Amino acid sequence: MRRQASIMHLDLDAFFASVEQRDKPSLRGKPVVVGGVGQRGVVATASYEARTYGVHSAMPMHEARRLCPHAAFLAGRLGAYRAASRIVMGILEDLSPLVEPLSLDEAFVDLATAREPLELTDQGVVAVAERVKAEVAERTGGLTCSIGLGSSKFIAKLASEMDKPDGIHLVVPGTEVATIAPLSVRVIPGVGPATFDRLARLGVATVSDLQALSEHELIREIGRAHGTALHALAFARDDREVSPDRDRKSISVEDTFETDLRGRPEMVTRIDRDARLVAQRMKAMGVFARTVTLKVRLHDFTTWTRSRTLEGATDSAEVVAAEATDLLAGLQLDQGVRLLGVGVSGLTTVAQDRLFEAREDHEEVVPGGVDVPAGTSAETLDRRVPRWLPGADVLHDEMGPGWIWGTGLGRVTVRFETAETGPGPVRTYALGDPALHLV
DNA sequence: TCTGGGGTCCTAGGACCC
DNA sequence: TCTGGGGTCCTAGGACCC
Repeated sequence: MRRQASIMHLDLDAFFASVEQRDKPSLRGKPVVVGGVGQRGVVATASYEARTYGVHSAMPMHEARRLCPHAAFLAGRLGAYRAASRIVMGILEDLSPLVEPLSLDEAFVDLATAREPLELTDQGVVAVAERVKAEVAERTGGLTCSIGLGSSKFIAKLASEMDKPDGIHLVVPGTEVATIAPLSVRVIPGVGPATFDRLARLGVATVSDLQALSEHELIREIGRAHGTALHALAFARDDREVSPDRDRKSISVEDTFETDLRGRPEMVTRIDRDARLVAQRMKAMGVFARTVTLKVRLHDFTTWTRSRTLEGATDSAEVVAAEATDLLAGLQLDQGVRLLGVGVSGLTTVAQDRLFEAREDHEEVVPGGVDVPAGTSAETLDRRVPRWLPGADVLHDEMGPGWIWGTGLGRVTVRFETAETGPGPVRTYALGDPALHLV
């Protein structure tokens, strides 16, 4: 544990929804829900206005519609989120070389390694946070964020949740244990629903309850790694470093279908497509993989994974697809399949199977591949095929830029406005109108 | 009309080797 | 022809995070 609050955690407030409200003036101050707009979609981000109706992330979309039917339900625009994220990460990187993005909207910064020496006093770090917030707002067109400051990652992250949205919170060094003691054990990273239940059965509800357990007891109850980590965090002991570039361990693509798949041929088609997307990303990153994993979710939500490790590493879509298809062959799928996924792991930067492969790469390598930090929920929204989904950007030959308000009955309704215009007019067109283009 | 998609890390058992 | 540990690799599943 450091003696100064030299770790900063930044969290953009209701990120996806805020970007939408920035670019769609008619939605400012209104409930906005970004997520999967299909039958089986879930909420990625809800604006604070929508949260007052009980809408929150990971909630099934149909439930969000029930709770807040008048909200705007948007499919999301990954490109816009990525652009805003890049600006924010750039601001942080100007501050310190040690920036660890956790997703598009979150990052740790080590202020002790700042490029310009900083005054790491309580007032000093708060002043830095104020500067960062001002710069984020200015350079992103008004996005707000919450900043936490503390002596470790755990404490800094906790701090950022304590004054949200649009806040700065410092946990004064020396007060960490007193700060966390009365809180629920759920605030400790790594305590999810399952661990929470197990701890509850031991009579543990708060962090101070947890402190009363010996490390030995904890390990016996929840396992070696988890027990050791939790015992340390209960006393705010956390010496994890801010680490900017962590190597990616796996790449995967998966899809939940609007209706369950029943025919094997169609499943194989989906696997081929997913394998191609995985191979594209491998090629863009210059990596090869030794292990191929197939993921299958059945109608009743039973989830299976089947994996196979190859002799040598590959980046070939055909090889990945063939292995995944082979793994599918051994499964009982009569009840129907709601999800299929293809993943690779055991990544290396050298190919080992190339000598043995028939060397014909008739795959198109897509230039400028994806570059999304690990763990982001944004991939959900990325299929890189422009589609007429609610929220998508369009351009009309006469009306100029706008966004899709809704589609149906062969028509598309567009609102013409941008971040700069203020609320704009609504027009409806036939789908396929030559004057209207997806951007 | 329940329950996304992209990740990370851990555990446990079996195979295999020394 | 009984019984060792220790280590590594692989597979499957589960918890957790954003």
